[in-house]
Amino acid sequence: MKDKIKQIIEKAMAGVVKEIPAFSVEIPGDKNLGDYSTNVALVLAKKLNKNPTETANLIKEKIGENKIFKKIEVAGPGFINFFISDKVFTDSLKKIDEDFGKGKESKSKKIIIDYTDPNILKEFHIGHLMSNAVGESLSRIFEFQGADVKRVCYQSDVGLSVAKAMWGILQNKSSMPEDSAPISEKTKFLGNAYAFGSNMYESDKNAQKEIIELNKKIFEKSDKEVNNFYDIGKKWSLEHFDMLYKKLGTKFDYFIFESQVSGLGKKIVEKGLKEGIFEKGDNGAVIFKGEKYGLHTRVFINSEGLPTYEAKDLGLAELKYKKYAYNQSIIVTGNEVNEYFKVMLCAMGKVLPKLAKKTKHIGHGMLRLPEGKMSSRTGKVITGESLIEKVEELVKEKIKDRELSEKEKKGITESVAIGAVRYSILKQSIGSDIIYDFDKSISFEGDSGPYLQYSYTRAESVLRKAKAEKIKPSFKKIPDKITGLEKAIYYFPEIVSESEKKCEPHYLVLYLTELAGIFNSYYAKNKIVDKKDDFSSYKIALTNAFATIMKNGMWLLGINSLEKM
RNA sequence: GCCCCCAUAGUUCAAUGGAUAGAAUGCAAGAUUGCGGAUCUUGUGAUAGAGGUUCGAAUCCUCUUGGGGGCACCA
Repeated sequence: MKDKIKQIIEKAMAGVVKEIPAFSVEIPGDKNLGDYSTNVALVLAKKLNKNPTETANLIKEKIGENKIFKKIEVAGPGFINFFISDKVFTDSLKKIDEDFGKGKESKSKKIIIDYTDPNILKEFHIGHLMSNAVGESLSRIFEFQGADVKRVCYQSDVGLSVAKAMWGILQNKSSMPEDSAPISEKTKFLGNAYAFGSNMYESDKNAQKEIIELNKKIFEKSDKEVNNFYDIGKKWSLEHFDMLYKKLGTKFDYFIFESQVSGLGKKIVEKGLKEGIFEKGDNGAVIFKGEKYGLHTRVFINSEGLPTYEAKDLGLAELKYKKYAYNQSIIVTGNEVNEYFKVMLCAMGKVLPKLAKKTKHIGHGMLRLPEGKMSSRTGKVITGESLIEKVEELVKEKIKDRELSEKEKKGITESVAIGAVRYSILKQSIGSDIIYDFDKSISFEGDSGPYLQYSYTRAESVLRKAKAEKIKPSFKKIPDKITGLEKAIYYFPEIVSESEKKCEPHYLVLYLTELAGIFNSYYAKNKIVDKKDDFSSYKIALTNAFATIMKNGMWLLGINSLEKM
């Protein structure tokens, strides 16, 4: 509808002014101001140096009558507000099916998106959970708009932190669990090994030296014993991650390891060194002087001759393109590496200019705890699972007296817990930090994942009752006056499109929360299933439309919709 | 020291330079003869400070204060 209104305005003004400067059509926050609103008169009046209200009235006059508008008003400093006729809303309701809101705007787009990215031999911590929530939701939104999306998980399997963990493993190999031990036990062992290695690296010079040597051995695969333990550790890590991805509902198309791209990256940097893009630094390291571009210097190949993360990222871009000729590459990470990515992308712009143009980095906020920054090094870390488990405990407590089978309870507990966590991550704009308060995240009051799930479940329950009473949904008999619910439902496709354009799932979260509230309010004021009511069929059809939108909307956020909870 | 990001009700978050700054939670009061009370209704309360640009600033610019992140061989 936004585009349609824009066209109507442009058409109406075609013979009147030469050119209309860029203007916007919006859904106003205050619904009393209309269903859509535009600032075109303000923009135009400024350009022509005219009175905004007079300009607005002129435009209104030029638009004239149009059956899609119930009313057009000029208000405030010169806004033009459009009130859409009820028929537009009710006609749209009739078309709602499970494909409602799916766009075609991105049909030709081939997007590769890189997220989650845990490091083997280290915990899957809450930061990875955040990256997963953001990346998965964006992937689903892109797909919903018609794009062809490939999901990539880029995992570190070499480098200093892996060496630290490996050193820890080798030091504690006598207490290593059997391969047949539960995944949780093996994961715990790996976590402890990393914390130990990391602490010793900081505090013990001898250990530090050994770890640096070990790093080289791992990279070169030159030591049989090391290789053996490395393979076991890697296998355990991946088993563990697989289990988590299943639970989270993410299916990656490509798993790429750092070791696969280090050679490629090194070659790219060496080529760039010859071309003068990179320089030799103090100890023979190959560096990129970011200062030339208002950034800072970073090392791409260290003095040991090993490629750093920077070089590997260049190799990664090329490998991804080989696997899938994308026209857009999105990388989701924590925002602590924002400046790193600026430098890396700047260097990429020189050495792989075509790919750099297609690459976009999205830095999500950090998760902070009241007591300070978490760190896997000090062991003060909340792992992804421990967070989900903690929430699951509370859900379990809440539904323990419900008449549900144990199997149903288990499924509900998991879906509600993951929904609660996902919602609290996605409800705010991507870049800002989340102050994680356990009590609030697991409180299901107000805006929360469970609130969305509950509203949907309630609607489903109503629909079940309607079926039992044999009242069929129908839009044949439509009431004279429509409510906010019909309008709210109508906006869904535009909100999804907005979320996609801005790469911001939180628009969708806010919308769904509002929609659920409007439905709950409607539910409180109307008896939906009522044989004596002529409009019952309409109300049931409306409830059905609401349920369809909620289901699709929640899916886009990675939140499961439940028949019962 | 240099660079980047941020500062909005008690709290957690919204608001392409636009209209009376929205929600949720908290607190206070109320609602179930009717389909799930994990609900609904009403009230309460905020742009860190000082300048500037603009018809119009939470938003843009400058300074101040207070937080967070980064700054050569970690990722």
